[in-house]
Amino acid sequence: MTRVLVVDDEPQIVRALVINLKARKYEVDAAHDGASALELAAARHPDVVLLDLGLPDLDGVEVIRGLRGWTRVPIIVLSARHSSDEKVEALDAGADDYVTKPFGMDELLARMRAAIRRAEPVVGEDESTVVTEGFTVDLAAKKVNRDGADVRLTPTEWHLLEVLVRNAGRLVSQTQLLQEVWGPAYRTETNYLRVYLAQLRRKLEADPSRPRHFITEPGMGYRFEP
Amino acid sequence: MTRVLVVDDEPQIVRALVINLKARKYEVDAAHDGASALELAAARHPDVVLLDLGLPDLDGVEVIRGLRGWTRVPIIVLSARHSSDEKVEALDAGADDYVTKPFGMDELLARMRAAIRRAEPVVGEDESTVVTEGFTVDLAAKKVNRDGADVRLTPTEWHLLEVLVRNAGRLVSQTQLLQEVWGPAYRTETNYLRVYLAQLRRKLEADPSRPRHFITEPGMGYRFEP
DNA sequence: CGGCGCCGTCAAGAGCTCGCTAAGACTGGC
DNA sequence: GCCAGTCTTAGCGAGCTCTTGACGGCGCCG
Repeated sequence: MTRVLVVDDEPQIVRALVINLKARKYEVDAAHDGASALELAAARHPDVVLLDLGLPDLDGVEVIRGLRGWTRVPIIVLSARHSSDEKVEALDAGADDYVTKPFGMDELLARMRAAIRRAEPVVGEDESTVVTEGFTVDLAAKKVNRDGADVRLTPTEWHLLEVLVRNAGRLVSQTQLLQEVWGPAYRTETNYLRVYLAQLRRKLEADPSRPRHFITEPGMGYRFEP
Repeated sequence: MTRVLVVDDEPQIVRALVINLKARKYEVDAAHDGASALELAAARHPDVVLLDLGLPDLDGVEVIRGLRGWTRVPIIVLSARHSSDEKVEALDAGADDYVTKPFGMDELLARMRAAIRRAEPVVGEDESTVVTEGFTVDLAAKKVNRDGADVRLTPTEWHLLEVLVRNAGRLVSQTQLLQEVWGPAYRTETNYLRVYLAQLRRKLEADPSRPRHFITEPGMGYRFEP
């Protein structure tokens, strides 16, 4: 499911956007200021960001720079200001598109689709394969190879593996894993993690009872070691 | 040097754009109708296309489709029409941005920079024919050959095949396939995929019940293996 | 030493997705 | 207005995945 981060300080606009997006089967997060926008973007990894420029705490352009520091997620700026300078500044700071209010929902959705479509292939081109002694993970092709043969993973297994591999070497908390793979409502279902970690280890570890790559940090979370 | 293709049938607009772009050290080609636009794009491989929708010969959307058949070059549409439908249609056909006339040159340049910046990490590829043990796909000629004879595909079958072949080896999600072949409104009609994948397999696989090239990844999508 | 929390393992039913088929709706050409 | 080819839609069985609960082992702490 495609995830959208809506950033705007006017509640009624946020509400309108959220309702429209959810009706079209997007998953939506909302932030009402720049700080929480950056936080949410880091936590949820949205596929596209809709950003209002007139935020109470940070200048909108600062938010763009903050995001561009670590991600290429498409950013579509929503703004009431028509001034050409504003547009140029936002676009050069790293925004992908600039829509002036008031805008038609159809147009915004089309621009979102265009932005997401463009971003898709890019996702796959940044160091997309991870290699360990026992197996190889190709994030772009969504393939796992072990001893020359492809390993079949179920969607949930793959999703879990993806999150761990993207954070290779780092500890990922149980809450974070559950939230990314199963969604915010499952943050306490640690059962799932135990079951699926076991399956991943069975499929990928040389000795599943002695994991070398999928390491448990008791009481904290899991870590993938290349 | 960055190369720009300007497509517009009004000479004075073309002249204004050409002068402005050349002053900023862009290399500029110009076309005044759709046919020569497609020709020039193929011959010169521009880094970005500025496309007016009101052309004398082809509909602008046709030009977009023509380009998208073989390239991902950024396309910025310039149009005097403000209608939301036009924008949606152009964007969904594959345009990257839509600017309504009259526009500020600064803004257009900023949007060009944004479009080019996004396109940068493109890795060169132009393999227009793909060969497998059982059959051959010629993307440029839109032909499929099997055992020496051409295979007839319906438009929808071809479109689906094209998307899969373009992403050879990579997994393509159901949502992505539906969106590319049938359009954004059909993202949940997984029925269509099942029907058309079956037809493709029947026409191209040696043993349709045991596909070797059109592989299903349950719950995730489909993958074409050369 | 005993209790408690956390983790790994197993198994089974529910629920979903896929492949397949076939018939109706639609389109463009004649 | 008819016809052939194409697209849309529906329903079914088979197979697989997800979910869920229960149990035992291990280490930590009182």
